[in-house]
Amino acid sequence: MARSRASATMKDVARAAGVSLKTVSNVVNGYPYLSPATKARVEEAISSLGYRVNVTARNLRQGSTGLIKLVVPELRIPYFGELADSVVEAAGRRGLTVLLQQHRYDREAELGVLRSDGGSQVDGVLFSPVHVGQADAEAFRVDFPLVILGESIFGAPCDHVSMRNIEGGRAQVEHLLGLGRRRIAIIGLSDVPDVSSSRLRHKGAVAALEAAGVALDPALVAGPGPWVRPVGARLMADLLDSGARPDGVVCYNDALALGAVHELSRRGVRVPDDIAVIGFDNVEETNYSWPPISTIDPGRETIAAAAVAMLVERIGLEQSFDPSTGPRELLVDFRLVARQSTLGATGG
Amino acid sequence: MARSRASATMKDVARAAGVSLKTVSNVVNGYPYLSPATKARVEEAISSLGYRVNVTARNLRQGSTGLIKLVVPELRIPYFGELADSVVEAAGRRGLTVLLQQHRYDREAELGVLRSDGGSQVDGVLFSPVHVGQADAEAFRVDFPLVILGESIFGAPCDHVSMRNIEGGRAQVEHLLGLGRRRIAIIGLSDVPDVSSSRLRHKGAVAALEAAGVALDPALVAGPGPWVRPVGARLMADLLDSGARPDGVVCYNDALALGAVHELSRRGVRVPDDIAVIGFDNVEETNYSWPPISTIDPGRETIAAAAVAMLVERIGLEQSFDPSTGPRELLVDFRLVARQSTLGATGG
DNA sequence: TCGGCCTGTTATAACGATGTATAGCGCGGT
DNA sequence: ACCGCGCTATACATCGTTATAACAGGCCGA
Repeated sequence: MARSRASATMKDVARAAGVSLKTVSNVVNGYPYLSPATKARVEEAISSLGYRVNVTARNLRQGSTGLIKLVVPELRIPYFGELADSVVEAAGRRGLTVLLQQHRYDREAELGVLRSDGGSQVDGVLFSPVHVGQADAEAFRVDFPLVILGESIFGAPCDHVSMRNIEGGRAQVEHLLGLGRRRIAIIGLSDVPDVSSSRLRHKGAVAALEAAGVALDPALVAGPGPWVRPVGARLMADLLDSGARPDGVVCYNDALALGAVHELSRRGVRVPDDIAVIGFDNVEETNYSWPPISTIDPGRETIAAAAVAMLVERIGLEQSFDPSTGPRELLVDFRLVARQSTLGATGG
Repeated sequence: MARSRASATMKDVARAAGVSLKTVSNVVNGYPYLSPATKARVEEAISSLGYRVNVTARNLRQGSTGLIKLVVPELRIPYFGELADSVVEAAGRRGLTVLLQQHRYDREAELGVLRSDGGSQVDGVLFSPVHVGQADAEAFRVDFPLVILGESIFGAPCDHVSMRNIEGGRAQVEHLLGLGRRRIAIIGLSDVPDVSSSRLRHKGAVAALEAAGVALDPALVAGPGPWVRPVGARLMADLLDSGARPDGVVCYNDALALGAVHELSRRGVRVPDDIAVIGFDNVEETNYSWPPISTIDPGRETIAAAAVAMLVERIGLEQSFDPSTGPRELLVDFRLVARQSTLGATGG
């Protein structure tokens, strides 16, 4: 009680219990060969001194911290909030704690993650890049355990977990085509080649249009900008103002779709009667939007759990894993969730 | 290059540069009295060995970690995603990193935070409790720096940052009354006394009704359950199914309001023509909902920045702060944001 | 010329835990 | 009796850093 902030150490406990330092350590760590009497005496001393192990010292000695870092664009984006939720959950199940960093779409900040001291304060890193991509593949050759989350970087020298972006984009378009839509607009095509989610989803979308013999009108493709609601609203507005009259809109993520639907509602355009809209990510918000928005469910929980599992293997916490294993890629299956923004009232 | 995972230590650098250990430390930490020649030699050795300081060892020696823990219910709730975003941002500005924990409304998990080793792996804790409240005030007497976020616990033995919940609840009701609504329903009244946000907002709401001489119909008060969208939808449905015909609904947070508006839209009830709805928190989603939802903006960024600032003071990073200062309470000002869910088309 | 101050560098002791090696004890088998 | 083994507890080294004290040399003023 005397020292308020500076808590007791094992040494203090040892002295109080009249045993050696190591015996206290043994009690704390559940070492089996302890006489009940000693154990009781030490536990008594521990609780009377309010002792708690110093995790930092333990970490130093053991060479690991039990911490992993999650780097995302920003948590206020619903998808990343939900993803962080799942990652924290999955990490917790394995006894790991998550430390957070945001890069806010800043390329330098993203590169900094790869150059960082990543390995010294944390055991490994989960990274959702946006502007660092294919062209920077070599930058992903780092000397700490790293798993890329969400982006597909071919030939990257590290593990990554992603989803079938091409097939997802194709499914979006096929869904609209299947409902008889032909003048299909696209929102979310990036103007820089690094943003692989955008490129891949677009690749699938274009393929689906071609396969159906439907021409993609360049005037119906709306472009660059971060994938957030206001951008979705603005791009939708620009399309309509330019005189375009699509009957279906494919948005490469849900935030864009939510912005687009908002803009359509604001103008009194009926969804889906006049224009059907489909998003991508299946954030909870799409289900409570009005109308509820059709979307691609990428299996967020599965992605998070798989990424944490891969990272745990790389960190070396799984004896069964061969550390010389080369970079792995895991593509998680998706699912199309059809709601009223494409199906209409019959679907709700 | 020989040792891939096990990185070089200061000792290795010292040997390579032909200087003492402490000199390397001095270079790393920018100690001024160093000959340029020595400094250059050490820096050369550092980069050729790819040396990076071991933050854990530094932390042990210095007795602090540069880490703070943020405990929230769950990140997939938009408000907490946005709050975490702001906290990470504010912490980053002060050189602190945020570590995340979720309690998922589990009372035991919440109490665990207060009993935890909070102080040993992190320098301090920011905590958003839900089910630990007034009755547990003494449990907040912990021996590590702690700032309560969002809840008001009177006489709590630790700092807290909150908003004027009573005045906020009053403002919600006054806004609806001012628009001529009289049959006002309430969604989000907790059935347990611990959830102070609910109690306080309700207190303000009741006061506003009384001041206006409007009776609160008990049949129009919908209750318990976590403050998430599906609960808002269900409570709204229950109200309507019970035959209640309110002309205005006060929701004690935005998730409830979003669920309620969703349910109303689903049933074809016009918002606000038939029923006006107002929420609380001003999450971005309310602005992109259709119709956009009126709400109370609690000043999330301000709250986050203030909480981090208070915590930094408690941790002792500010020399100007007197550590014997008693528990402090900071109430951040709010702002009513009127949108179409109460104003109608004229507001949009 | 001497004591004191500044500069540049070092040896050594912490920080608080865990791993290794080992010592004492009692016990059963030969 | 003696050896060897299992149980209990210990002393000491160690993880990689930073703080402290001290040292040698040069320069200053008295």
